[in-house]
Amino acid sequence: MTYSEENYLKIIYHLSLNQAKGITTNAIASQMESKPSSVTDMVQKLADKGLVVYKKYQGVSLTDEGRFTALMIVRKHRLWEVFLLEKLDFSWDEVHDVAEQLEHIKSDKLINKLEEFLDFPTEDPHGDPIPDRNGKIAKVDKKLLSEIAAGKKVICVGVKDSSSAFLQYLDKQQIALGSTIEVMSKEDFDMSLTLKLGDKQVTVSNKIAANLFVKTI
Amino acid sequence: MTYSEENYLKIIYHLSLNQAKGITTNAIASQMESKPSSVTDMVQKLADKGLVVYKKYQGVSLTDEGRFTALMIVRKHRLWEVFLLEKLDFSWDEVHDVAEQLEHIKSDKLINKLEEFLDFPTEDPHGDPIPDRNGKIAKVDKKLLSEIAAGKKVICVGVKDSSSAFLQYLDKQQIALGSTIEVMSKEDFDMSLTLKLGDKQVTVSNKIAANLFVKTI
DNA sequence: CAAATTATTTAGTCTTGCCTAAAAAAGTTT
DNA sequence: AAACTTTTTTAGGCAAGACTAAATAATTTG
Repeated sequence: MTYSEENYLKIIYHLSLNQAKGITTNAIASQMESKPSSVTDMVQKLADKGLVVYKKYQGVSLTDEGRFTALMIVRKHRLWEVFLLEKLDFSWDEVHDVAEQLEHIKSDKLINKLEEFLDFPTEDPHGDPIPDRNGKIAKVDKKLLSEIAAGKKVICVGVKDSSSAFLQYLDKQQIALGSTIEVMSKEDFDMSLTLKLGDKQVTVSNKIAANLFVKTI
Repeated sequence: MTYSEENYLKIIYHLSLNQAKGITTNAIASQMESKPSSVTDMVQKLADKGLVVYKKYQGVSLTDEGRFTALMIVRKHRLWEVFLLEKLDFSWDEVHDVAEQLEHIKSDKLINKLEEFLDFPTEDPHGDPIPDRNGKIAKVDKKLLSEIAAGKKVICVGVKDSSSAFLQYLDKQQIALGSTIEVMSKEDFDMSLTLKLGDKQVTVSNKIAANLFVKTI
């Protein structure tokens, strides 16, 4: 299992959480910051190895083996994040790049001992669940932003609509995965929401809110 | 700096310690478990980058920049070894393979925070000194046990061969870093040594003695 | 010192993982 | 449904890092 193959599996896993159907090569390419044609190549290799199911023009999905492999990478990533934050005093924004490297270290003993050293944490510092050594992972209850009551604080955990128009809109509003959003008020007339994003205040339509997954803090 | 380039620099550094002249492509190839022709290629690339000095048929030596880079890799390797042993309860024959991977993680902050977390250790579990963040490394005056005269008392400070076979042998004989060893007698015929270890008496072959570094008390 | 041997480099190939450009399929319009 | 647009795949190429086989330099030996 190469570094690159692991990254593909991880990205396919994450995309699968928000979109149960076949994951398109385009979606993978934009996450990988590479090109769809490169993805087609790799996805065929992963299919040959039995890690994904792939049919031309139909997108990709993980096999049980592929999902398990992906979960082990997620497990490593999140445990290292806990380590960096709790033991080495990293701040949140510094953690990701390093965990991204550490997740590829191959040693079952290492990761199991690390888990023990950290006292078997069940969530990473974002509140995302950490898979156990058998690949079991707690379900996160994510909701649509449109279902959140005024006054609540939530974290953005995904999108329902992954069109580039929508994603570009989110970029423009500086809403990203992990962003903290406070729902200031809800307009009864059109169900639009006024949000607090950092120190900015933004109003978004119900259509926007109905396509953004969040979890309560 | 790729994974592979880092490995070359590290190996050239280690070979340079025992052989001050140009390091041959052959010597590097056997350490890398690859072929001399592959080494020639890579060594030319490293020379182009100013990390080594290379003249055809004359072997290789590190530039200041190359040596510094190598020392930073050695630093990471040895700090991770300390972490694995002290915090994750690895035994000293298990640490090497994992440290071999961890030494390539790129983050100055990570390694400096790790050093602090470990309380600024000066030696790794094999008794080798840990370079500081400026590339300064302590000189150890260590001798091989095989060079010690009968009657002398010494302390174990490191190993030359760090294969797990050898390390496990040492564990079995209860020889560890810091162990006091008294050379009781030396057999002229095969140069084997009879040692006093605590209150035990053990006979070891010359091959064992020639792979154990000690310092005189 | 010349011949034989050994060490080292060069030349050409392979695999991995990526790319661009072109072709083909799918999806959308009119 | 034909024409157009978008998405996805195919084809062909490139760089890194390794390899084998052949050539060449260095070293050892008779």
